[in-house]
Amino acid sequence: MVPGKRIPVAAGYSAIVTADASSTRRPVTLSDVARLAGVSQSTASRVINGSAKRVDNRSRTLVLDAARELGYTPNLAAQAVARGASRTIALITSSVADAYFAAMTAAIMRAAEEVGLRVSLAVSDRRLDRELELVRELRGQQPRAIILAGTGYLDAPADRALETELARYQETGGRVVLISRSDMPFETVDFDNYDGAHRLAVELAGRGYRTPLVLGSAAPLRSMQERVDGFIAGFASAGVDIPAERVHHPEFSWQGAHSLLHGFDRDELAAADLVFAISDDVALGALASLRERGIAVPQELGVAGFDDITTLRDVVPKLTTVHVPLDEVAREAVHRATASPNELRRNVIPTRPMLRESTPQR
Amino acid sequence: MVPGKRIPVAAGYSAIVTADASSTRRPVTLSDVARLAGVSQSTASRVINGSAKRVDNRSRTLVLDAARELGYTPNLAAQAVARGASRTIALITSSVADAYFAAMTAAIMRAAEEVGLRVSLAVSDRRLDRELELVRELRGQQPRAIILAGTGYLDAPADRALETELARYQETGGRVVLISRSDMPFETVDFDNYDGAHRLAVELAGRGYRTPLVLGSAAPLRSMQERVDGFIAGFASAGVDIPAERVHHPEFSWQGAHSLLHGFDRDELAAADLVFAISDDVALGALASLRERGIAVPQELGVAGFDDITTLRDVVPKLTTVHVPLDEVAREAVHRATASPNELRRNVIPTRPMLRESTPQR
DNA sequence: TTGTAAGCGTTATCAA
DNA sequence: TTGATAACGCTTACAA
Repeated sequence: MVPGKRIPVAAGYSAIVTADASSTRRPVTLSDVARLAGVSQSTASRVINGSAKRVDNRSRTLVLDAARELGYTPNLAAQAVARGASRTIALITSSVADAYFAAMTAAIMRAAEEVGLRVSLAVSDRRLDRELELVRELRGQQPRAIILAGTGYLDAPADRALETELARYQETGGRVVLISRSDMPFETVDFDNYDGAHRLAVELAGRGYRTPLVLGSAAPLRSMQERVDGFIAGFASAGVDIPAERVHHPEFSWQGAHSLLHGFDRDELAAADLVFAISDDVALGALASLRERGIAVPQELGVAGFDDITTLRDVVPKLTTVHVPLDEVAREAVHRATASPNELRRNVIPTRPMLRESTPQR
Repeated sequence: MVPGKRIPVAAGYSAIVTADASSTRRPVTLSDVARLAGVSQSTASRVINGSAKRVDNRSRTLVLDAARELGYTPNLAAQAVARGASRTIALITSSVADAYFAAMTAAIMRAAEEVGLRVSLAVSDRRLDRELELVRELRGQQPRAIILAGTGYLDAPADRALETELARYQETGGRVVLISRSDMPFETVDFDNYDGAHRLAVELAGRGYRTPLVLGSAAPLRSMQERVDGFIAGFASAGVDIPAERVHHPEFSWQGAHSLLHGFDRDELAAADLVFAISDDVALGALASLRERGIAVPQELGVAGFDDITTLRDVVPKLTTVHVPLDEVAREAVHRATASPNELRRNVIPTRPMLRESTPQR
């Protein structure tokens, strides 16, 4: 006899063969509760998970007591099967170790909790194939919605497959919400990458900066390209042209910026008066490199980033950046994920430049 | 007729009344696949999710093709119900915004992915009642295991309830794994808080420090108390006594340390030559405060933390700390969560002091 | 190797 | 207000 194997038993119930008498009890089910309470399973169901309160007070107490006594927890999977829907939203994010995405994840979990939804989290590690895999997998959990908080690529071969998969999911009643990526035709919560970078650039030009070095991303991420474009346009609007050779595209990470700057010779750096990076993480990599090379920030070179991650509170000098209101973004995303289709709007959440010590008046 | 309402239809199948012809299709089910492939549902099941490969190649291709054509995804909830178990492990963590816990979460997700398990994440925000609530809720997902990576309290009233709930879960075949908290009688993955702090203290004493200020935690967290104890014992073993009045217990956070240090008068600080905090986060809060008050680190005062979070790469001066090998911890935790009960061991994962710029030779 | 049929723990319909 | 009973989508004996 295999332990754990179910064997039929007299009354239509079943029992479990345990390897060790005390070790594996069968989980308490709703019918156990009903039996103990002396009511039908339907009544028990109504009391415990039912929306309608069309149930007698006497039975209600009976059931509740029984449930408490047995330590009953509803089997969510069974509920999902029976109801044909779960109270879960699936979140696909690029990373959790990274400060920006960790904050985003936290914000979304908070927002979801507020409306009584669970979040099932999956991390794509910025790999497109993995993203597709995850959507397939998550679809199996029948979530109410799938939120993609990754970074959308400008053009990517795998995206067609991803799009089809998401479209299919949507056809069966699911909702798809994209955060900061409009590479696919779904609900999108966007914040103004372009405008934030633009305004930052205008402010910096106003502070006297004239020869910025721009650090973009080797990976063709749409939102990141917008930041680069906005920044360049901002300087242009102040009459300062940023030549293409001063725009670089290191690998999109702390490391990427760090190595890139290590490769520059002093003259190259001396010719610049500012480093603008498309994210704080990248900016910090650049800053570290400058520090290691003995280049004084902000005296010799200003540095600015984008995102306004919490980590900045521990960095000297205080980094100039563009603030992204993640809580607002998250709340909006969760709202879109749950709102009825007709009350949808397409607003862009504003960001705002935060001028700090790392870019003093020149 | 209510849209989405199921109505019985001729052949024993059912159809959906859609609000708008194209909008809501019924999700593709295994029986759809079977029908298209012209085989029975059991054969389809065997092909797609079956362990045994006792199925003809012809049927196999038929089923696979049908599945692809329809874009079938197995309904995980239904699978879980039918199998009586899911391929999920539930992780309850204190936070995700925090660098330490974000890294821990990332590590656990990675480790789980390696063994083909999904992670269902829940955040307790360090609230004990919330922890209990989450265990109840997660239990409903019938996860293979529940991992608690929070910070265990030394003595807490709610813990009895939590313990009962977890015990119940375990009785029904689940596994409970605690990380860095031995406040309850379950599998525990521990790292040597005491020893790491002890060794750090010995090293620092060797570097000439004599009058350390210790920042513990107002919340009575076991692992944190171990760090304090280890540190004090380490200094004691080097012949240096740390009087109780130099051991403080601010709120366990960056903010807590920051405010505490702001409250000290200069003499109090001048009397010390080192600040040891039980976590890097706390240490950074202290560091920020010192910086704001114009006290030079490490010239006037050394600073040391614990955890070795990634953020430290961006902090000047490089912070002395104790390295916690999270990947190892995570892998061990996931292993315990999945291993068969008899191959369990109870080892403590070593940590090691990292002496850096913030605590130079005195 | 395949299909039939009986489960899994719920919810929802319908008649009482 | 209640209880049978039929779903929900899937797995798994057991028999063919």
